[in-house]
Amino acid sequence: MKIGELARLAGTNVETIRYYERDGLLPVPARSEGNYRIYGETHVQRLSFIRRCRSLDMTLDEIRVLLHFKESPQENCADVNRLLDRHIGHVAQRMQELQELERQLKDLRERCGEAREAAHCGILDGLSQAIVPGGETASHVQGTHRHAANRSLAKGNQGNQV
Amino acid sequence: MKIGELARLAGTNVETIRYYERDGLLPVPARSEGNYRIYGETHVQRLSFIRRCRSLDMTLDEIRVLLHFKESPQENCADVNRLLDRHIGHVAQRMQELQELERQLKDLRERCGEAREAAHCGILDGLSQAIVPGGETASHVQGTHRHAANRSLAKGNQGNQV
DNA sequence: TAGAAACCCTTGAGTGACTACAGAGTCAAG
DNA sequence: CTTGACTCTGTAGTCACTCAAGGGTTTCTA
Ligand SMILES: [Zn+2]
Ligand SMILES: [Zn+2]
Ligand SMILES: [Zn+2]
Ligand SMILES: [Zn+2]
Repeated sequence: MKIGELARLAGTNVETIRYYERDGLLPVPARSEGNYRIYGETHVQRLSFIRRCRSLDMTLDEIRVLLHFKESPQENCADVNRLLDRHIGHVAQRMQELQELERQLKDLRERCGEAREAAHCGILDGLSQAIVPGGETASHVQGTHRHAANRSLAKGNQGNQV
Repeated sequence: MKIGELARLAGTNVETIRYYERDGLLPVPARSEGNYRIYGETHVQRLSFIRRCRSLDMTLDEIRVLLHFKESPQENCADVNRLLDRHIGHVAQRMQELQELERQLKDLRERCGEAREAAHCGILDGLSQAIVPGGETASHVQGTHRHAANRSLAKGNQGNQV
């Protein structure tokens, strides 16, 4: 199959597939006479695995480790389990941060019940005061804004059935 | 004061200040004879405001809007309130996503109680199956991994008192 | 007063995980 | 034989910074 069909089957977009190839996550595929990439069932499996991991917010490096173990079935999976535990920790950590954020933001929001002159807006006032020195933890979980770039993951995962 | 002192006072690093200037968030400051940037109290205020907003995970574009209202005290602050409401929504949305993620990850984790051959690891198996087509929502809240780049925000905010 | 250390300058590249585009080539249907 | 859908490579852009090279300036100290 060509790249477009692989993309459809795995709920990915074509550029992402080429990106994964460049990045070493997908093996370099055979080429047709016309220089088109040619894929088989194994590629669908592997790409689907990657996308599933990505939908669980793993990094490509985390995924690389998992792929290694998929390809070395005789090795002990203790590292897989550890990786997952650590990643669950990453998610939990970020959730805590976001909870604290939500609390602060709601506090702030209450400072301006209804619209008035910006000069007396409780929100702007609140933002002008010192930060509560909340325990900043160093998780590797990212910020609060998902941009166009990331939305394709959600889009890609709709209606894919491997 | 010079850029280093501003950085100290606002809990930022120097490169970030120059970046904000390039990006139009901070006004172009006066220069000394030796071509050093010279700042005053207003810069400290403005930069602290920006950093406080960033610590609440707002985007620079969201912050630009807030800065506009800080500079137009006679305007009505309804947009400020709306912006904050929307941003609270961003955070809440991401928290829901992460809760769903955590659930899926914990399910997955239970599939491999203790280490064994990778060939029979319940986690790798689970990741090889179809995705639960969970309701993917299009928030703008980002992923699960915070990298070195972002950690400075936490670091920067420690012990700053404007 | 010399020289070292600390600070500052600009420019350009790198981060993660992609997306988007330009300009070209390939292929199947009508 | 043309149209249109698909594919190719290569490059640049996203966000909010961070880092480094290779210089200049200021300040402290011997
Ligand atoms: Zn992780
Ligand atoms: Zn208000
Ligand atoms: Zn927001
Ligand atoms: Zn296992």
